[in-house]
Amino acid sequence: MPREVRVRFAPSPTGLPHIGNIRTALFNWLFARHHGGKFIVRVEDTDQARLVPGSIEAMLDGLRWLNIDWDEGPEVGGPYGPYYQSERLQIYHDLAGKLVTQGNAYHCYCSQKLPSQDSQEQRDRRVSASADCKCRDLTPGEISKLSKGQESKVVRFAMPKEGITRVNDLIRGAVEWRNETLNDFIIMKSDGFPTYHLAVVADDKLMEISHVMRAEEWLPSTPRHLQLCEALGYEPPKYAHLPMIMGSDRAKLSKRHGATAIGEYKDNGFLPEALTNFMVLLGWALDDKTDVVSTQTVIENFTLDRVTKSSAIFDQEKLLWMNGMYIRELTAEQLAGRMTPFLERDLSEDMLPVDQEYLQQIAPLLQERIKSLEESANITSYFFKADEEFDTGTLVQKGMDRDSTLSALKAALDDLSATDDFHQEKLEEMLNATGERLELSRRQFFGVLRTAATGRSVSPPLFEMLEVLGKDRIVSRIKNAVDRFSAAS
RNA sequence: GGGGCGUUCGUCUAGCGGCCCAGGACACCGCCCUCUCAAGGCGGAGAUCAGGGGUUCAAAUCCCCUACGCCCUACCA
Repeated sequence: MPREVRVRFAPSPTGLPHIGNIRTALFNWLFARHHGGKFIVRVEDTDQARLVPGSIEAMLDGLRWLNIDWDEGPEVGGPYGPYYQSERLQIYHDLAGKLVTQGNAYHCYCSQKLPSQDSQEQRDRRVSASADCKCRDLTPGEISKLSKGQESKVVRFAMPKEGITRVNDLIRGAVEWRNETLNDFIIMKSDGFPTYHLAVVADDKLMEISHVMRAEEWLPSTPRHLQLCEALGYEPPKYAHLPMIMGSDRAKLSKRHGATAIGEYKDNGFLPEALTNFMVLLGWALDDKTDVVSTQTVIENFTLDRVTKSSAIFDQEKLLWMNGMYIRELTAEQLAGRMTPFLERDLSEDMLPVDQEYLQQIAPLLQERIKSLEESANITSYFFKADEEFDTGTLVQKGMDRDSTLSALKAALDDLSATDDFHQEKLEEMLNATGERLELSRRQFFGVLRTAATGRSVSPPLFEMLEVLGKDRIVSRIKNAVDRFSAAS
């Protein structure tokens, strides 16, 4: 009988949640939901030096924003807790002791060498610092001399010197390493904390994790984990190494490639459902033609045999396109709601607060014209306040002169002042006739009005817009345009 | 230096021996629609399937070699 699927996302609180980490979380979550299993969040805070306060909260916020819920972990607890490794130190300590007793690990008395302290030669040759360690073969006499009665807290795992370690990766297939190429890595640090390797193996076992799905960069450390399992008598979990996400230059995605933190995408006006859909496509595909796909459909079809092996470049352009697709699927009410925080953030004081009913009328006019919520304020500002500064010279359309422009404005002003029916069909009917009478093309006449009403040469279709703006705003804006244009010489 | 993984249009990908002188999507170009801008529709350009050897009647698909890229090689994860 197959075990229950239990997968985990194991972030370390060392900085802002990176898009690559989030994608890993997403794939784990999709896998769990597909199999009706459990998705667990476990905090790997074993590096006290690099701990960044607030990063776990940011990570959890990111998951919540994307609607990725976890069954066990921070805030929700669970039967396998605690879910912070810093609260599980005794477990690792005991395990390390057991390994030493069994002869699978040994205390190390070498002085600590940071990468930056490596000699030039070492950096050039890229020789592992651990290769120099001779503590494995220390005699009891040498140990007591080195330890000065104080046993070192640093413990290294004693890698078998011969043999092969194999893994059958669910995405990559069979992979194997000659044990002689593997070094004696550290499992307990001098501060009493375990390294990732020990903690991850211990907790994956204790939390009964069935599948370890993580980024490909972890593949090289898999034989260490397998050997650790072997020494501890654990049956290892299944492994699946996901392709990595790269920047446009094919290097590991980093800050200089643009936004990498999940929070930035939220602030930049992306819809969580669009980001999710986009991330899913980075390494997974439903078929040969589907791009826009609901999370529900992905869950139903999410299998590892459809996960790509090669790394993917994060294409901001396609993400933007997808965001536009999702924006267009929103109802007017939903879009208005999503835009509101951005308007409150970016609109000037005097345009706030935003009237929701009015905004819901505006929203449909912009829906297919924005690709990101970030554009909200810029594209709607004239609905809230007239631009009285625009260059009146732009009122004059191609093939027109000052006089024809001025008379066009006056004619429209007469028409619009005289009617109270601002339904777009009526307005179009009326102004069409007036335009013809003035012998202006629709492009010319409507262009003048567009500019007078918005101060811009680009806007949603004129009549839909005029209906939403309403008589008061329109009449006053055209009057203003006439005045300013007349005054200008 | 060592170890490992990867390689299909610029990018994301479909493809798991014949349906492929390779399909879809983004971006790009053109046309249509049209009051501007979009959206949408239609069409185009774009991949000697990294290169070379095999296996096979038949290979993008299987095997081997090479090249290139990436990852790991910390008392970081």
